Amino acid sequence: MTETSPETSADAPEPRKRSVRPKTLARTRTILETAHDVFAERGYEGASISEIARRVGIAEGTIYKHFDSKKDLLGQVLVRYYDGLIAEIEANLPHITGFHEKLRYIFGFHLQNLLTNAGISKVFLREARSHDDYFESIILDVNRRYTGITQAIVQDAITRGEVRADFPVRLVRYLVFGTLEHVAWRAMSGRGRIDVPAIADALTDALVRGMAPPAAAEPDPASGLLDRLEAAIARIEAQSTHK
Amino acid sequence: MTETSPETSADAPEPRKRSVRPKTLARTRTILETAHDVFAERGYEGASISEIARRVGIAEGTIYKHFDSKKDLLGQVLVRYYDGLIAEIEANLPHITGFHEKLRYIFGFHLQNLLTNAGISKVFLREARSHDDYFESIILDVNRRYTGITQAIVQDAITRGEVRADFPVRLVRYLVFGTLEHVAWRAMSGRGRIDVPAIADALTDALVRGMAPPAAAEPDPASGLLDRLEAAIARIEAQSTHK
Amino acid sequence: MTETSPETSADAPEPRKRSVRPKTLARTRTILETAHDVFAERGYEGASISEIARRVGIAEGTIYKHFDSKKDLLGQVLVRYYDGLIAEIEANLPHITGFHEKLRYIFGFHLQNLLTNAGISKVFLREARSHDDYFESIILDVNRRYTGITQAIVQDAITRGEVRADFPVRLVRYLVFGTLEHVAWRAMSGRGRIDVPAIADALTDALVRGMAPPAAAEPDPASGLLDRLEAAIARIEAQSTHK
Amino acid sequence: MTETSPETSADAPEPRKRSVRPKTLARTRTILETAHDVFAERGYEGASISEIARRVGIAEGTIYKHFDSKKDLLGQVLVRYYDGLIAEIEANLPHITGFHEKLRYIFGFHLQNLLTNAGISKVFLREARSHDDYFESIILDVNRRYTGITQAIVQDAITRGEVRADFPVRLVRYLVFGTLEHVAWRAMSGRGRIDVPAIADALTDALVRGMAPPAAAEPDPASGLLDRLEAAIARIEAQSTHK
DNA sequence: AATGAATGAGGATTCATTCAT
DNA sequence: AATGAATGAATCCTCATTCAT
Repeated sequence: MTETSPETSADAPEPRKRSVRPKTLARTRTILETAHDVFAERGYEGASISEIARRVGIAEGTIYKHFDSKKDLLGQVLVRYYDGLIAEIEANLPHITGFHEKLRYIFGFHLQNLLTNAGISKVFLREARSHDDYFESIILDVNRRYTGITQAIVQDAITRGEVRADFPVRLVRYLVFGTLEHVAWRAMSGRGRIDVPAIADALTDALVRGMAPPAAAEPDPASGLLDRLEAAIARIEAQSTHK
Repeated sequence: MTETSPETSADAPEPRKRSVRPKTLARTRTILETAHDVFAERGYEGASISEIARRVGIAEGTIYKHFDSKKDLLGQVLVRYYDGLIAEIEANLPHITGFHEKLRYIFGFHLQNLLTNAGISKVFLREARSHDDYFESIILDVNRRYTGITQAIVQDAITRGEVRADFPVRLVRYLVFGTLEHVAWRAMSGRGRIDVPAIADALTDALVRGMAPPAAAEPDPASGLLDRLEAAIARIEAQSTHK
Repeated sequence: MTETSPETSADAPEPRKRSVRPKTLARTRTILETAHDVFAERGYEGASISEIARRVGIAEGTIYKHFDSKKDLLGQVLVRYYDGLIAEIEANLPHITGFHEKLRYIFGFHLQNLLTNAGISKVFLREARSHDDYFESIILDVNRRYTGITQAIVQDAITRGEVRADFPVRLVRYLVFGTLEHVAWRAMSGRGRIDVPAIADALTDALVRGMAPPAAAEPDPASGLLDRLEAAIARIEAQSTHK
Repeated sequence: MTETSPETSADAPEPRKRSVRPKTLARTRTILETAHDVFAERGYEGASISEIARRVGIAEGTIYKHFDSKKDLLGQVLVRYYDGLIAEIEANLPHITGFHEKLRYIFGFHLQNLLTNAGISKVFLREARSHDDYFESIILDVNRRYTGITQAIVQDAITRGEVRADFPVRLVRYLVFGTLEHVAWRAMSGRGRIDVPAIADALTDALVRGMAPPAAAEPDPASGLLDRLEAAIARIEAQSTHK
């Protein structure tokens, strides 16, 4: 695979046909992996079943023994990809303690994936705006599960008093993922670079403080917050300069 | 037209030939309007020249007397649509007084358009990610003009001391339109409803506070969240550009 | 015109329509001249009526007031062009005395035209092999008239005893024009150069001697002929080297 | 097939895919034969894939499983046709003894093919002047192989002393095939008849004499015409190449 | 005579999908 | 389960030609 797909073997690709024999399963997975690469390289329209079949080394018709259609294939590639991401997050999150650290991990992980797996991410982002109900619903669903983790973290922080109770949890999704998508877009097309840890740090920092309950506020909220932000930026600038 | 396209008749569609005879002009406009609808219904790829011609009641070839290509046609549909939006905004804005109110109007107007004209907006959003040079440049241009109004409002507020002088005006694009896009996304596909006035209010509030000069900052630590985020992104962005 | 078309104004373009008013005639000629250029630049298929009309500065429909069709237009361009060539030859030939000199003039003139007017000549050569009866017959006719002059010169030389009586006159056409066409082809496409006077000299020399009656042969036919040929080649080489 | 295509079944049409199953092969050949006919009847531009498919009785898309494009299809038709001609020549030539007789056979064979297979020959001749890189290279290649046989015959005659050693072998192409093309031209379009044996005899005679060693030259001054022409052209050509 | 808007047939090519073997 | 040959619909664009004004 051209892109680094984290933890791709962790999840079980749902078998489409009655016979769930290991051999069939392996073939299904191979197709899925190859399709992932081709979709990432060429986009949905640009990818062709024949190329996927050729790369796997099977006949075109065989793909239709494993998947219903090209759309189904992309759908499963996407589900599988995000299942992998979610699985990795869920495997790592328990070992991370603290609200701030958890959020920091999510941001860094998401932004890094957007860049490392720019190809499939672009397909995801583009097809999300398609006029096709199937794609829209599947992507909406995947997205909900993916961003749901973040919302859960925030929700949990609220119950523990680390975030003020009236914070509109759903906004996290719009603010963070929407902004990240826009910020990352240029870099995803190979134009410009992004310092992932620096941005993740800065965003986490700002967001955590922004969500903090009033009681936890420091005496001079403006100055302290600004200090930390400045420190974060200073770090970013230092890193950027060295590259 | 299936979608409510605000103020579509106000602007003059650029004539293709030197002869700007009224009859030709009318035909050009009819094609533009019909193409708008078809693109909105089916998306760019899904729309076919033959369907547009059929709906107008002319031959396919005739369309090519008025437009250079399918891409040119969508380009002009988009330009014309956003010209209409801009014209409407510019007609109403003078009658609205106050920085807060002007911003509130923009947000409400944009979000409402995203929902009311979801079809053509999705085409716009999708093709903005198409990596076609032509679309990219035309969309960039339209986008710049459209978001320019908001930037001008902010700029004006800066000169009047209502917004702190160091606010990075260019960020308006990422913050406002990026966030609104995400907020509207689900509803644009007919899934779920959105309380436009409420969201517009909330966003305006947050942004106005975030942009307010330090002196006017409230003790609430959450208030500075947005502008700090912006500042962080602004610095990051500046670095990316220099590379 | 991009190509130098010798004596283009000498002939009368046959009027297609009833009214033969001077103004119409002038317009017809302008169209013919412009069409000549466009065909020469783009070939028959590549030329479009609209471009011709645009260059003339008239409407497309107007061309059809003067010509029946695109084929008719090319046909008349070709006829007119070769009429011009023939007229020029016939105007100059009387002033040239001697069989050898006349032939030399023809060769030089033809080869020069092939190169100077490579564009229209290529159209002529290519369309001569078309699957279209109209073009084939018109080109055949033009060709016959054009090469007929050469045959007449040879025929005349026969009656005056300068060429042996049993020389197959028709061969002149195949040998000379066929060979010239092949030799010139590469240069006509801008690949390689040709020393027109040198080739014309050599060909004339060789042909005249080859056609001479046995009685006129020199004592040692091989040596004398070879001498002259060598001399011709020497001249060619001298010229080529200097360029 | 409408035209007599000599020995068309002798060669193996290059398979497009690695699997060279007999059935596929047969289908490929059928398409090739049908395409040959259609191209011969209508020319390259005039032929349509849909007509070829219809005549074969298959879908248009199927043709693209066997050939890359229309150009590829004509290319292979041409290669296959000339492969057939070459195979037939090479099968018969060994049974013919004597330089004069071999040459006579080539001339008669080529001229006869030009007339019998006028359709495909015209396509060949026309596309050779099309300035399409693909056609130019494939035709150049086919031409080289085809004319190579004649050159080999001459070369062999040189080693046996039947042709003078300094005869520029490459000229065979211009002299023989160029002249034959012109000779056959009118008859190829169904206008006029040609006495193939007579012309073949005359040309063979002239060429054999022209190429004969000096010692064997007759006193007739006309006899040396051809080889002197050739010599002149050869020198000129050599100069052109050096530039 | 001139216009020029409109025509509409025409064609190469792609590719997801099917089905007989 | 696998094959892979065959399908055939679907589409953008060009341009010579017409005809109402």
